[in-house]
Amino acid sequence: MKKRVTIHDIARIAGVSSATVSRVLSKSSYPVSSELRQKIEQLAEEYDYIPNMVGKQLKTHTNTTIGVIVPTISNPFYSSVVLGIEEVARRNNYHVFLCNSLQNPKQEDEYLEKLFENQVKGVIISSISFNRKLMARLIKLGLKVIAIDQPIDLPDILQIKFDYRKGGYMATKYLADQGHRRIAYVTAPMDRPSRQSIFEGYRDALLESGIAVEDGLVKVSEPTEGDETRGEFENGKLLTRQLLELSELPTAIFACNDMTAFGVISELSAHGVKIPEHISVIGFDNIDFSQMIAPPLTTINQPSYEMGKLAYSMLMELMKGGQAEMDIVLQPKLVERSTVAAIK
Amino acid sequence: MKKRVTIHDIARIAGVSSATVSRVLSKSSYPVSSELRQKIEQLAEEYDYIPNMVGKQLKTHTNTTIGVIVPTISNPFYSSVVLGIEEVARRNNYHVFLCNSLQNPKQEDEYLEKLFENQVKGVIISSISFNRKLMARLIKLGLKVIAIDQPIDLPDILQIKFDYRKGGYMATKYLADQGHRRIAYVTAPMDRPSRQSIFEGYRDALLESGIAVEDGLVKVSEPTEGDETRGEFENGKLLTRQLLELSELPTAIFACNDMTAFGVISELSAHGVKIPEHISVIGFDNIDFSQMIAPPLTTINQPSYEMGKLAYSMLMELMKGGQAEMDIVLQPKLVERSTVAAIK
DNA sequence: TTTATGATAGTAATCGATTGCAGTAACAAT
DNA sequence: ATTGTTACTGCAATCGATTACTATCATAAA
Repeated sequence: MKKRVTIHDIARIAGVSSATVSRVLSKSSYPVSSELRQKIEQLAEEYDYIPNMVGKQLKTHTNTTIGVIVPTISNPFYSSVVLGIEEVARRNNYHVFLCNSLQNPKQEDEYLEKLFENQVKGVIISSISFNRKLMARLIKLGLKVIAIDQPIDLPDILQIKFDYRKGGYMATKYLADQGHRRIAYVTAPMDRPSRQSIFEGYRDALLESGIAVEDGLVKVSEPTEGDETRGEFENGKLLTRQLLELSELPTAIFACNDMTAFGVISELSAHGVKIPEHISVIGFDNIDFSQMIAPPLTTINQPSYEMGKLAYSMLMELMKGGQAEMDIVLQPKLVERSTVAAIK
Repeated sequence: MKKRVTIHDIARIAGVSSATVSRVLSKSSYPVSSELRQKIEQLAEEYDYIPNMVGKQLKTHTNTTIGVIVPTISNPFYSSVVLGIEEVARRNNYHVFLCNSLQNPKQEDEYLEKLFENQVKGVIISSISFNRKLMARLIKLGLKVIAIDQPIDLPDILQIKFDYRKGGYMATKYLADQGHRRIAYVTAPMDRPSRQSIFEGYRDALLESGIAVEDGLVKVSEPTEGDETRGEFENGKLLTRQLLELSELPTAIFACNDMTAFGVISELSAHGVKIPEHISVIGFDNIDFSQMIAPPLTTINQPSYEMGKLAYSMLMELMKGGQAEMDIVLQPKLVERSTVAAIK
């Protein structure tokens, strides 16, 4: 582990002051004779000089890193969001510090604090159960925060929301319009606001279509530990099994997200139920995989990649001190594919 | 943007020197009277003191960050690797700096250099086409590197390999043992060593089973731009379409990875071909999704999560100056599910 | 009583880079 | 000849923390 070459080493070798070297190598507009400039550049090259950003950061209080905290990138929805953020960040010479909270509130706090200690000035977070006190404290200390997907009701946090309720409404209404009357709703635990909203949309649509909400058709899973993505799939299977025990089967199943819908489809197939001939299925999220299964899943689109890009832009705006005082609500869109059939 | 509280502020308020504050707050074993200790801790709490790691890092030349460069986390294989790395890193109070190279060599170089500038001491990388010169230079300067998945033939780089050839062999042999004689191989461009190896395994198995390698049954796609994950799915579809035009159809299709296999299945289904009754399909990777589709995919397991955990451990070993002079080769395993049927 | 010892606390240098301020030399303007 | 201006270049402080070294004082050992 040899000592790295510093600006002082180059200065010494070139017989100039480190100030001059800094001026050349940091490409400042400060005038330096082209003679010295060339000499220094050559020496830097020759001696494999690579600047130490830590020194620079300490002095200038600037950095080009933002933090991103999501439940888990094993969920394609979030990995798509992260990719969107990174794409724009890269173009602006920014870096992403990625953190998977794994639905663990303590983990979330730890990451948040670590990021702050490392002088990160801005964070994009999809927070399940945030720590009000910590968050408020960091914000008071100057941290800029964009909340995506899951709302955080604290001042000075910008939100990128998604109209889950309308999404739930659209999916359900679509099924009703296709003639379905017995529409089941299969969902992960409703501890998150987003899931609560989807359910409300479901209810709205049923009511509007003159269909009573039947408790037996609404299946809610227990909270699970560990890998959320895998858990949702399993939950879809489990709840579908319960549904299949009903004396009168539903003709359509609405799942709270695509992953759960995959579970539903998997279980139905295993029981020989044809989709969509016997039972229709609709999902939520429109992750990439939803078009890769057979038959391709009809679902509600949530623009994850765009959400990521937007979040980055808003964060930059905030960090530049801009008055980005507006929350944004993204709109759902129905993506018709092949898992929903009309009822004659 | 108020100025943050520093160790000196606390020292001034407490009427002690910053040295003492540092000793208390960094929990060093240096003795400080419990009286002062308590006072300082209380003050730190009261004034919301949060240490500045940049200062610490500059002085101590230590940090707790490692870099991870993968093609893209939208590929579940890599997101699983990353999750594995992060899991162990977290337990050791380390952080992950994530970079998606998006199969772009220039991007890869930029990230590598940025990481080094930020004083990252260790990197785990799955490199498509690495820059020999840059990599060698950084290693000479003390960077520790673990290559996963894709080999890098440079000294001082530790490798975690996977026996792709054996995997390709196992998949093909399995099909042959089930009575298949017309076994197609569908693959992304063979520019990566890994893919080349799988093909060799395919060939080995055919030869061993007394089956001639038929050019018409080996379909190789063109290199694609952009989102690799999505591209592989589309390639699977495209190549399958070509296969279906053959006068004599294959009875089994072996895809170079699960994503491609999904494309194969999707296209077959669209043409009304039943899986596995008409045509058997086998994948490669065993990503989580492979068990979530209907019917669940028979495939070759590549232990991505473990690979991540292992990579982290080896990197730490290297960084501690340990003599982890051994490359590791992970072994494939056949995962039997429902997309392969025996031929009578 | 004197000296050795240990517990505490402070001084000041240091990490690598930036930058305000000052100094110098050359040349132009008066 | 004097002053002003421009173009460089260097000095030294600074960012926030750590730490080797020194200083002080109380207590124990001789």
